[in-house]
Amino acid sequence: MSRISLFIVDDHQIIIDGLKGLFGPLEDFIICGEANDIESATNGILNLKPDIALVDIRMPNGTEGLKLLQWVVKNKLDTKVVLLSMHHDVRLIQDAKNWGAKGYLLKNTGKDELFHALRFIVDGGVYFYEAKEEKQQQEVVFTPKELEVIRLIVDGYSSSEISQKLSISDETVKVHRRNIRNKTGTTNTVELINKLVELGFPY
Amino acid sequence: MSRISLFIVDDHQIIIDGLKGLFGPLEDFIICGEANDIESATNGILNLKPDIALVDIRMPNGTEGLKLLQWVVKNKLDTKVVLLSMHHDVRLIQDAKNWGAKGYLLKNTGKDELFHALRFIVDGGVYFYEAKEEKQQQEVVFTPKELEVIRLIVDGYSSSEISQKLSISDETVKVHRRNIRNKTGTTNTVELINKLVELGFPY
DNA sequence: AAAAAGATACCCATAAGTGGGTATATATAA
DNA sequence: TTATATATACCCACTTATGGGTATCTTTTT
Repeated sequence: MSRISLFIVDDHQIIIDGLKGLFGPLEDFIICGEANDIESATNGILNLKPDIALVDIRMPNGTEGLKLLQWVVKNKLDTKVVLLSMHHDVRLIQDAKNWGAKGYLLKNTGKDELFHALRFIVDGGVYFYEAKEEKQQQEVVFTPKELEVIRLIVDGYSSSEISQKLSISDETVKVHRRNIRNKTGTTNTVELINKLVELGFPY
Repeated sequence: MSRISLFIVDDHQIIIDGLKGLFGPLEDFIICGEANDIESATNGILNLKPDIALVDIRMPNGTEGLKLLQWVVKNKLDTKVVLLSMHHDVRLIQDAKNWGAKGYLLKNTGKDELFHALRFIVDGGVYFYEAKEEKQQQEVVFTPKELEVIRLIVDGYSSSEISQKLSISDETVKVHRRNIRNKTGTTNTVELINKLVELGFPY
């Protein structure tokens, strides 16, 4: 099997150089190109057809890394996009997944984990960073009434509809919803649903 | 293996008698009890511990079948609840699933399908009626912009947040959302998300 | 060239959701 | 017995969503 070709996109040259140093000694990787901005990146990726594009998700004008990802997806290129970020941003990760990114890694990821992730992705896997603390501190416990409300929320019922089904005031339903949001650390219904899925909620 | 014990709950005695006639000739089923209302049903189920409770979902006071289901679930009984209904009601089916029902069958289901479903459920399966017409008439096609909006909706972004990300007016985002709802036949965001899942939307 | 589809952006009105507060009653746990 | 948790229901203010309309512009199709 030939070497895994990487294309690096980052507006900080220091990051690119650092990655070069990391991958240099490795036999099974080769950095085939680099770019500091979207335009250069699109050209480079079109011409070099790398196996993987390692893209900084945050560049000068907002989350341009996502735009590059979208460009790759829209043009149906074979290059797998792996995003690099400084922070663990749940929404950005979700965005990346939705757009078909193959990975999301923190810039302070250890080099061994980085190598492992990229090899895994080339083999057809996906590799998304998930904060481990969250998984542990998550022990959301709902009250029986909250569970009844949740089961109706996820079906798409409004608060007034729920209040009728449960024979309580819609104001009370709102209180339950507020408490449920607070317990789950979410701010709207869609986030709540995503959180419930994440929690493996059996609905 | 012993016979499968059934408990039938329906406010129409004619239905109960009809089911008795259906199951009478079968060797592997036995109707161990029946009830015309919730109170009798709870008593009967507690005492007889049937394998399956066949429950009419609509009884005089609204969807009492669901209440009986909830009672069974809350009391952690081993009896599997299968709901019978006259109509294909997506929301009721969803409710039933959320509450842990093992099946949802139409009253005009053929007897062979009914037997098959119950045996399947006793073996640990679930059996929910799904209108087949819908699956075929569903060929929802989204425009590229609508897809971008959808990908952000399912992450929990508001219209104004989406408008910023896409660099368009929030009024335009609202139009896209309206068109998306109309295309999918949904009336709010949660219903939309459920529909997208149903459509196997890759997000 | 004319029609259709897509994207844009505004108008209106109403419904629903969100975030905060207080308050009461009941049951359960310390 | 005194807290604590749960459920109930209201208050307020603000934001967001929903359902309908019209309109313009561009691109694609007929």
